[in-house]
Amino acid sequence: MTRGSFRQQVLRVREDAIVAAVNRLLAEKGFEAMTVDQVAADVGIAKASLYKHFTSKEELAAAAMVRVLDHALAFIEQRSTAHAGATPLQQLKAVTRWTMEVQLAGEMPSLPSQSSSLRTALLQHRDYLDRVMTVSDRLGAWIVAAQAAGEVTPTLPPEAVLYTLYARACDPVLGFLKAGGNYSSEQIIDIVLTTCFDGLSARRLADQQ
Amino acid sequence: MTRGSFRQQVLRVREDAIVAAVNRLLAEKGFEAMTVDQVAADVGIAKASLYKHFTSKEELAAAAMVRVLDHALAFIEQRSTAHAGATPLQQLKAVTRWTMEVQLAGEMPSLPSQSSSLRTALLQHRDYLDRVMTVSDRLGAWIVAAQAAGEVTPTLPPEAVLYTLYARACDPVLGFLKAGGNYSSEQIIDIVLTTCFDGLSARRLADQQ
DNA sequence: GTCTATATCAAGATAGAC
DNA sequence: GTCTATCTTGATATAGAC
Repeated sequence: MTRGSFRQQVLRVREDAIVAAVNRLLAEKGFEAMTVDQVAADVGIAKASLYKHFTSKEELAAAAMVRVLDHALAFIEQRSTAHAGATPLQQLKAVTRWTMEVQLAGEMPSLPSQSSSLRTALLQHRDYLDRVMTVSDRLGAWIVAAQAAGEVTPTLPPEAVLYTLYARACDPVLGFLKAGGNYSSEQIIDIVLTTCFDGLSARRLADQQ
Repeated sequence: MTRGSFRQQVLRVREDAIVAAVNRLLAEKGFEAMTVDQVAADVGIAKASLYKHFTSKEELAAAAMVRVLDHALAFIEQRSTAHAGATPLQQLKAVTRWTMEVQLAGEMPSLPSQSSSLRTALLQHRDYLDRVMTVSDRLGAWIVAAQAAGEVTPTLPPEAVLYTLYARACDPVLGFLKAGGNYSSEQIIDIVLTTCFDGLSARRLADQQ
């Protein structure tokens, strides 16, 4: 296991701290509202030092996205092995639940879905695109399998299902319900998970699994 | 019908043009990315003139929100009278479909759901809060009625249903599917409406209305 | 109320010493 | 690589003439 010299390890740890701070700030305020000064202050180093590690604010955000996507991929891997017997639908629900837990924990970076400087930067970021495609492939396989098994509505385009699950990671409903203060995090997740997979319309008892 | 002097009507028309431009820019780029210079250029007046009508960028956004909420309220009123025979669930679906149509038409202003200068400004904006509460009351009545009639899952908190419907107005899935280019606007709306009310999990034939 | 011109400031990014 | 100090830009908001 090659982990470089001691000096490199120190740098690695520092960069991890930076990305963790970026991750939290992105989750709390979003990309536009987050300032590089805040990141530097949060890590406890000078702003100029930040720019020795990351060349731009967009690079910072991209690193945070790579981090969370790696975590997602690790979760997917773990489900694939430790819960190999689960149905595809159960796997999809598990991943969706995980993303909601991350969001409620204040650790899900939220990016503007609309066009901005960040969007164009991310579309040229190989590490980021690579992770997005990998995660999408894994989820896509579960989606197709779930539809083949009759667990997920087969008439829905798989990409629509994929986008819908991605959207749950930044669903504002979670924050609204949390702000309301009437429900615990677990209850909130159960509620949103139910609306996502079972819909708002009432189902008959026989259909509730 | 008191509509003021001719001079006041001219001003009114100009302000309508301003708000319409703000509305479109907010839908296209969001609040942070929209600049007051763009608004002024779009309307064809000087930036300083804008500030004679609206005292801040936040006021501009609030005016756009009031506008779209008034449109929503008009739609709700029209459904209540012209389609008085519809079930509550049908009414909720109709309103949700309308919000999606507005978004796909590029006329739904999108605001940051997270804390920002805008959020605090909106929470002190009487006209805006008034509209939000009115719309929420109307939708809330339909939600409760739909649950009582067994059309909407009765175990869901009504506020969760309300938030879920509000969230559809800014659902990024619509934009993703449109960017994919594989589906028409009508198909996209049908897809998202289905996932919203019927969920991702497969339903039995008897449950599909 | 409309304009041109300008004040003001926040924030991304960099210079240069150590 | 880290720091302090500075540059630069873009954007909100305003001054003041007409």
